Amino acid sequence: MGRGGRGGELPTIYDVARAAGVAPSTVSRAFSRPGRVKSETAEKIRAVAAELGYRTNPIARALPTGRTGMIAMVLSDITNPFYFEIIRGVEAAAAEAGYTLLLADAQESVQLEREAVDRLLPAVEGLLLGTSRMADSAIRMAAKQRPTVVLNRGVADVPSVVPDNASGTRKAVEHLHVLGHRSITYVAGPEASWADGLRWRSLRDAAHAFDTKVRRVGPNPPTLAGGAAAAKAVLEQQTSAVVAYNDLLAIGLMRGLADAGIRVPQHISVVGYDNIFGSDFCSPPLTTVASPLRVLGVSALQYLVVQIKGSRPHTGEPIMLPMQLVVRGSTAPRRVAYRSRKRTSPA
Amino acid sequence: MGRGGRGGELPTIYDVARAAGVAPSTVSRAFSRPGRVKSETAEKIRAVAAELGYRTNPIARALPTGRTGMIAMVLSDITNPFYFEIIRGVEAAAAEAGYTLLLADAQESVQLEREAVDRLLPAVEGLLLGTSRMADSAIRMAAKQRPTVVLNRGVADVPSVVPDNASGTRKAVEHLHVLGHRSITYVAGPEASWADGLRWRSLRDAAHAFDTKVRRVGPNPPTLAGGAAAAKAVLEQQTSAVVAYNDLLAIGLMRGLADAGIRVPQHISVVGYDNIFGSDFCSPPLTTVASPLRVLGVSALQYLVVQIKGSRPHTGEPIMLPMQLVVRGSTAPRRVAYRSRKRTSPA
DNA sequence: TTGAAAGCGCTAACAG
DNA sequence: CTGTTAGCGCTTTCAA
Repeated sequence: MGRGGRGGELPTIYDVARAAGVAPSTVSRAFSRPGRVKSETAEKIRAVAAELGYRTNPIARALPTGRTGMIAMVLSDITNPFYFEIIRGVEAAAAEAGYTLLLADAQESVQLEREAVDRLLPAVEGLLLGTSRMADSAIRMAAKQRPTVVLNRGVADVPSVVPDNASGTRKAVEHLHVLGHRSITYVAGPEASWADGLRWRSLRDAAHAFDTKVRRVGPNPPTLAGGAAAAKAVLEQQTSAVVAYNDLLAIGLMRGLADAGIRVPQHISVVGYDNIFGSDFCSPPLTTVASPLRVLGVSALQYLVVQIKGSRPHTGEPIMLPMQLVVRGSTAPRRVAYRSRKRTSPA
Repeated sequence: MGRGGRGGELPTIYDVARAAGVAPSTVSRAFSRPGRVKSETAEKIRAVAAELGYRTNPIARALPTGRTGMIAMVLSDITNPFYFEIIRGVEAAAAEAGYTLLLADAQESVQLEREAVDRLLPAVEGLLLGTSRMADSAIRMAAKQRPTVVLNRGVADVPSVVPDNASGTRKAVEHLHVLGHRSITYVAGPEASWADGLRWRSLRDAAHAFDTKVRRVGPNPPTLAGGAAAAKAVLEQQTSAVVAYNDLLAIGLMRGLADAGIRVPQHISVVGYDNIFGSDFCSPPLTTVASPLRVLGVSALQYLVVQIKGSRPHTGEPIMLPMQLVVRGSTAPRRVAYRSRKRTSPA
């Protein structure tokens, strides 16, 4: 029993009470929420507590109050660099708001995701779902138990935060159009992906507006390997411009193309999505429709905290965050046709 | 009071007890630790519980037992891609062992790190410190309260897991030696870094063994920008080979060199450490002394769990994990001198 | 094996 | 503002 831990027995509220010569509840009050009482007694108690090294036990506090001070983030696949920056944002915002972040990885398994959610739910005050693979109904179920925010996916009746793919995609198409490209191949992501569907539709719409042809290659796993493997199919399309479902796929594709002797951007222009870590130092640096990754994380968490604090979730439209086109070395004006030329560095 | 959550009131042990017509303690037993009782009653209880959607409340369980099922990982800087793969390993191993991971970021601040540790300690069964910036004494303090494992740093009397920098460095020096390099410039990391000191000493030792000169440039912040900024100092050294404190620094350095018109590896060979995400697709792909990142995470966590389960920490030597030299495009045989030549792609 | 009872550390009514 | 008194949901003796 008691507070485990070899040797380091942490003092309790009772120890402090005894040392300070007051009742336990008084000690409790000296550490309680609103503005922390500031009588002399309270001051003295805090002094005594500090001396004894007392720290209020979050577990014990959580039992009567339900306030665990913890928020769970469940990710479809923690492996995806897309999350790196998002996690940072969430963590920072959580710390800022006084919450501790619980992290769980579903490894792309709906089964594991459900288990993680079920297991974590009773321990947390809020739930953040990153690119969840669960059914909408399952997500709504969870949202009924605890305040929930979904990241990067829209779910009816559940608050969500997503990048504004439609307008981002439009910027990419416009950019390619200006460079002279009149046909675009979309290298699709995973079939089940909500974002993939959205990006594809946005691309079609935007292309239509710019009088550009679109074709689609895929689905592909959204990984470097998936991109490399897609190179062959892309080449069969004889396109001059490619938009890939995400940066990982785009970077992999560029490698695949390089291996096939095709040069980016001289022969084919490539655009990715998200602006993940590394997309600026891959070769060539990738032009990409940047997701505001950090902001995405921060916003999602803040939105969640607002709900925890009691606001009824405004479950109307998802919160949309603007995407920005970051132009780098992987896009260039269209050439009439592939042709072999003396190789020069892209400079 | 009670279990917060709009609508979704979770059933308690009492609800199950009533529904099953048994005493609460009996229900508790049906869900308790060792091999989960298997009488008929227990079976029936579990059935009833399942039907009611009962889940044992980890918080409530933790209070009397101290078993929270949580492990905290505090990182000096979650921003560093060095951790990406480590976090994955830790998360996976934690899930495997039935623990939930708590993540906190210290943002390189000793102050924040202490606070995070203090705050998390009472809520977790074990503590994982990633490249801690705290004083040894503070770490030992924490280790006295809860089982603790330190990652990537050695601390007397506290179990730790580190990559075997000495032998890894030797491999790098040997590689450069074989390529004809007889002098190496070390681009140092942050001054306070334990790993930096170790790598520098290892490099000196290895260089001595291979009859190679070493010089040192720095300290530098271990970032892309830091690397780019170090390019100038490196060029003043007129070296043919550089070993950088880590990959981030190395990649940044390569960009800085490229901007100065120096080509890697034709003019200067560059070696990094760690093999982080991106070091294979930067340009040129980086030769690096690879840390077994994932394994590092997995090992650290397993080691921690072993301690939690009761083994006395064998605080002798740190657990050393082998590093491997990954040879890629950033190292090449030494040329006699820089010279301007027709530019060709590295192939 | 089961039921009864006490208690983990803290909070939240109540009175005083 | 302070002390008193019940619990939060679960585990764990102790008898039966």
